[in-house]
Amino acid sequence: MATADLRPNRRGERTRQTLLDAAEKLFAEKGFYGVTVRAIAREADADPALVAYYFGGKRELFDAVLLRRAERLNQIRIERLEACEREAGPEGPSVEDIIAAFTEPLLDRSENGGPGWKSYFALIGQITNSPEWGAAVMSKYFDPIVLRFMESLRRALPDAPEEELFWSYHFLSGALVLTFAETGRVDALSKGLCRSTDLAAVHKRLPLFVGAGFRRLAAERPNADTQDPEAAE
Amino acid sequence: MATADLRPNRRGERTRQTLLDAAEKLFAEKGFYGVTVRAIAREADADPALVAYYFGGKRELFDAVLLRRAERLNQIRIERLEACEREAGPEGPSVEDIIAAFTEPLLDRSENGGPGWKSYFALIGQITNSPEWGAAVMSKYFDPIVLRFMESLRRALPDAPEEELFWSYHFLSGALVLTFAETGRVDALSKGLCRSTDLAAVHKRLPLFVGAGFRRLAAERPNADTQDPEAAE
DNA sequence: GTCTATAGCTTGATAGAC
DNA sequence: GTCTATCAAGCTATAGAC
Repeated sequence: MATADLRPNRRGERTRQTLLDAAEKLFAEKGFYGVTVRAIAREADADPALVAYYFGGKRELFDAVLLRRAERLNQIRIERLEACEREAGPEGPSVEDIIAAFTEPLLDRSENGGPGWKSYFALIGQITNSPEWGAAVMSKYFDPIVLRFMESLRRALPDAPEEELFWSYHFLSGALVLTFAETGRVDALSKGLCRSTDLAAVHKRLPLFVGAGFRRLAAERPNADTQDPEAAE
Repeated sequence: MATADLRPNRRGERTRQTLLDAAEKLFAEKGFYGVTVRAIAREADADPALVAYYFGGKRELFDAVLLRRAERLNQIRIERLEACEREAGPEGPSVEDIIAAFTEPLLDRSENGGPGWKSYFALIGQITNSPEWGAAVMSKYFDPIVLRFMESLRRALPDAPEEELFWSYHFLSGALVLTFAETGRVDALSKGLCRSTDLAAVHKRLPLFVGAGFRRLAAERPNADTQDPEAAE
């Protein structure tokens, strides 16, 4: 099969990317079903028929949007994680260091990568919490990197039961993807004191917050749930 | 204006509730745009025209779905929070107690309230992370109860800077609503060791995890960000 | 590679019979 | 209260001109 010509100034490749950009933006705002092929084409200043030409259909365009940045992102993240481990002393990086290595590339791309990355993460935030796409899509693109990260955490918390690590990651994941969504909820709630666009604020706090949570759950005895369950609740 | 007759066996009220149930289930699965009025009517075994008759239109039906349980839920939550404060010693409830009082009614309704409640929370999970509805809808229904909860936390952590409390709540909120979504992601990631339907597991861990996070951020000096920002990151 | 034109459905909403 | 019938609009997808 012929290799695709990805030179961005090739006429077709440019159009293809423009469609991806438009789709990324609109899917992030209103989800898969909230956007029409026509709206995407209008946003991209292209013809609706080109969606079929380049991607096959709407669903395939959606997949292409997700795939485009996932590869680059996972590459950045694995490098960041390895650097973190390399720079740590012989006892390895701390929980907080590992979490920062996990979240920082995402928050950094969202903040400094331009509007495309911002939309991409907002889309990830929606998909993660969707019963329809949540498990399949996220596992497909991100399970390998997450498991790599879990390995590192296992070394930093050698006494932590496995389940506690997975539940801790679950909580981390929820906190992180709500941040991506940048809905403005925290702005309204705090009457402007906190702004959901202020990713630097999250970057400063999330590793500390989540690190403390990991440590707390890691301190649980493995069989704590076999002890007499108290009446309360 | 005439008061609505809400006796559930009145012919019309029964139909209305059936439509709400069907809409709740389908909206939770595929979001607002992923569901058609016809699909809802089919699920409810009712006529599509009745959506307009009872609610005015699709959007109003969506709002009615959200409103229906929000009122009862907030009532349960305020009672639970007040009980928690009443039962605490003179120094007031701990952070963990307050967080348990905040999350327990939700996890309890999702687990023991039947499929309607389960769908409701899954829908909340999606809406929370949606740029389109996230701020407006959630603030409308839940800001008062959250602010009441924040008040209690402020007493438990008197030295905590306000921003730290709001960001901590943001992280809690993210962890909680991802739990509601029950996407099965943690099941795949942990190869079955953890199940996203196991809300008891979350109920046991979330207050500890989040409590530790609150305490960690509360310990930050208010002006920690005015100190020399290190080169790294 | 891009566009026009259009096929073939489905959509949300409503008018009006019962 | 419920249903049938139907509307205008919008949908995805595609065949084929350029």
